[in-house]
Amino acid sequence: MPWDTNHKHKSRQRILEAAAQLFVVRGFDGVGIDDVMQQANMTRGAFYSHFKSKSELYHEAIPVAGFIAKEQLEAGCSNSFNVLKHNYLNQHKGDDDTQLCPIALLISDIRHRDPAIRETYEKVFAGFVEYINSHVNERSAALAQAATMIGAVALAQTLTDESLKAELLAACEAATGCEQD
Amino acid sequence: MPWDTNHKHKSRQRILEAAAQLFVVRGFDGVGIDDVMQQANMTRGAFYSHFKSKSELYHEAIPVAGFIAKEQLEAGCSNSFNVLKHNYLNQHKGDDDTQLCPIALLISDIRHRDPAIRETYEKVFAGFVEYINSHVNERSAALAQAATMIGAVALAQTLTDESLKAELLAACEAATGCEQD
DNA sequence: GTCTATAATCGGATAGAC
DNA sequence: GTCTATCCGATTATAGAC
Repeated sequence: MPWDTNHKHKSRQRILEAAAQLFVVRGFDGVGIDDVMQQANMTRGAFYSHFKSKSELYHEAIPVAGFIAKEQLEAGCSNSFNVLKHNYLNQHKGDDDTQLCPIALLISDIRHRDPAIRETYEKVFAGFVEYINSHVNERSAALAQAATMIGAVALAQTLTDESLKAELLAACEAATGCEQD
Repeated sequence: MPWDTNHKHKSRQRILEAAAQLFVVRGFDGVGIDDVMQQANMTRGAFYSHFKSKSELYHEAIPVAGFIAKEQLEAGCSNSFNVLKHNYLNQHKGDDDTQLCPIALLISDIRHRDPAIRETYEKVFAGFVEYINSHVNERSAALAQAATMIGAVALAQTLTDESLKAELLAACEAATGCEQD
């Protein structure tokens, strides 16, 4: 690969990773091109030689965010499914550079975006359900557990009362727990 | 009450109800003062004799939206708790003028707002949990059911695949079902 | 209290130099 | 490819007439 092509690819990747992190934390409207490019160590003008629009960036950032979140979740624990669920529910306690779950954090952001974006989000969600299903071996239970865990994480992000937050997460862990590993 | 005071009160109420509906459907950033005032049959200039800012309006609109949603939910069904849960999960199928649940639809919008707004949202959520708790009589189960139902409705709003949406809602209904009425 | 008109700002997107 | 500078539309908020 020629040097400048490689350079372009790396720049694009930096933009994408910055976007994945920022969009998940602040939502589509909370992030400007400036913010993303600053975090990627470039200026706004350079953005448009990599992406057509902010929408396109968001579209591509969602699976990147999903991939990074899954990687970090699996790195932080053993192979036990119950431990994994516990870590998922407590993801907000992780390091500052932890990539939170885009399914939960963008859940009411996605509805306002265009159909292509929604379909991409839907695929990430479907992968999440499949992952649970591979452990519980019952699709209906997997769907309900997915809703519970995603709902719990999304709600936890809204709550200011720490004891209520802890109570909610513990309740959801208990309600979805006790599969064999 | 003097006529003009009553008139002011009615105008304020119209603004509040328009805001409750629009914010829940489109989120904070998706709604302009213009949109709200147009739906309330006024123009933008009049807004600021009723509210200090868009943020203040949003703050006040959340409990209004919660109240209207609860009213409509209870009107549409018998006293059975299982029927109520079914109707909650299928609220998107209601009339066009149905007020959807602000807890579910604003779930990832709230995090970006100021603390006063988050606390108000939290109180509406706490009321939701209390309501469930009065039927299941076990707080941990009530919290988990709340997360499942809210998560399910929020997810359903994101999905474009109708069969996946139906499958998800049915799974969550089954998982939270079977309390005595 | 409600209107029209306007100020002020912010952010997405483009142009052109290097 | 990346930069600086700029355009442009949208939107919050205010001013002043009625």
